[in-house]
Amino acid sequence: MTEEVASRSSSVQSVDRALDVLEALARAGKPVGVGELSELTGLPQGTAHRLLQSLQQRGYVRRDAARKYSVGTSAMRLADAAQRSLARSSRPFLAELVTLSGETANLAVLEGDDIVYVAQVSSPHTLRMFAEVGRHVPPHSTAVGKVLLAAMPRERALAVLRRTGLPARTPATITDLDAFVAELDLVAAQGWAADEEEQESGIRCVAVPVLGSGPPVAAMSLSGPADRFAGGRTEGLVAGMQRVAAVFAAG
Amino acid sequence: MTEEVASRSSSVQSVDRALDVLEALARAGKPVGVGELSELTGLPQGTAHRLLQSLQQRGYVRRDAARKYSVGTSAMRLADAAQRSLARSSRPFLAELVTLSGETANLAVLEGDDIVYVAQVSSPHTLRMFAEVGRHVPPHSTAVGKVLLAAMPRERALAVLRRTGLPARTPATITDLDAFVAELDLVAAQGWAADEEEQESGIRCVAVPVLGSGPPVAAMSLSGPADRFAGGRTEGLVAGMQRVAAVFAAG
DNA sequence: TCCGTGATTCCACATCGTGGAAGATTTCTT
DNA sequence: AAGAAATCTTCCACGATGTGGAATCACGGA
Repeated sequence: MTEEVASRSSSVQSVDRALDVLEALARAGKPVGVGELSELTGLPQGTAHRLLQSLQQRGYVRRDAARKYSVGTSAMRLADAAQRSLARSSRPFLAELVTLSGETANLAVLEGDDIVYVAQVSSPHTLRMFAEVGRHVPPHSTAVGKVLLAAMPRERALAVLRRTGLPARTPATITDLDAFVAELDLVAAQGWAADEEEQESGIRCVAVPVLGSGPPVAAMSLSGPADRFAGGRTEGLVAGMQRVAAVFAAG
Repeated sequence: MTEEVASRSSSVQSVDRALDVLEALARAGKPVGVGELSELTGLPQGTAHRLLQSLQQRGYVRRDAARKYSVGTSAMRLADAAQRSLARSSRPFLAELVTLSGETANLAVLEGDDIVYVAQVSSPHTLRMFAEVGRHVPPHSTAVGKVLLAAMPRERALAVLRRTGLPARTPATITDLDAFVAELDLVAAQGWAADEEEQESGIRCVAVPVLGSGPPVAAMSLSGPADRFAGGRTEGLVAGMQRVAAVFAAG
């Protein structure tokens, strides 16, 4: 009866299915009933129902008055831990990037509609930080933001941009939506993004996604003064960054 | 061999245990090895290891170079969905609070160190909103922030306050740490919090936690002009708010 | 290099989850 | 309102799936 083989090594069936359920709910983006969920996941209704029960008891799933289910708040507690752990465990890799480049390395995630810097290792010869850990910035003016927006379904990226707008942070900030969408296409195609003094004058930035299972939730960046951090160096750095990001993602 | 009986109704054992594993990792706050995790959860090592494998394959758990495990980034994707769902499904309840009070109702969560308003239903006779949805504000100057800080382990609340500081938003903002800790004690004891023009002059606010399984991650508040929204009304409102919050939490 | 600690794998067993189908609800129709 | 349709929930005998004690293996320290 096993239609799909677990891609590799062992995995506990019911756990895997419970995660399928959660992810289906997350993807649906609206409350769904047992029947619909059973179709979305390919699970028999009875099974889907039982898994929902288990998840609901722990607060990972909510059931509304119409008996439709959606992702519950317990997930938020886990996300908090995930973010801390991400910040902690990325530091050695960020440090490696600093060694590689001599510039400041950051790890950022998209939280709601903002980019949040969760970790940073600063360059030895940086006098001033341009973004502190914990800082929230709009996604369109940063390299990490471009990387994460480019990786999500275009429709969702546009929804984010609609909410945040494209405020100018510097004269170089891309404030035209069509131009920005073109930029996203470029970023999606090449797999990395640049920020050419678009967030802060005199600061350049390059970012790559941290690719794990599913769409990326984090991106690594290097940033430094525009005069030092210029042109030709970029290509070489990107390769190194992708390597480090891949090793980090692989764990 | 069943030492603990599931408090009520059915639940899938391996799913329950997988959630135990995730929550233990979240609680630990640092990477832990299989052995330690097995102690934390009471699961045999082999079992703990197998569950970790399943979770890791899906990105809900990370394994670092030292084979220590922590919560993975997939949890963040779920949290995003959870927040949207929370915003959506709370609206009817917020509306009920508006009907009950005539004032503006909000739902807020703690995201990182900030309070974020995720949903709002505004009072019919409000000319101006004092907090828009999506807005980030420091926790110490809001009723919702007090409620959520009061509910977390005091040590963690203090860590948050250390990072955010206690900046004055108005002359009434509590800027003294000892005074604020006393306020948290009060809030924890009475189960609700007030904001007496501490976030914005002329605006009062009352908040109650949304209690689900585990510590609350969200709080509901009512806010309005200080002159209209005063003194004696508070007690009556709090009871109603707690009722609505309980119904909402119960699903 | 040689231990010791702790992570991983193994496998016979039986527990636990499974899913089809029956039984309740709720919701839509007439 | 009453019936019908759709959907959710519960049930239970079966056996596939997960279990966990013990053996093996990998790492890191001395």
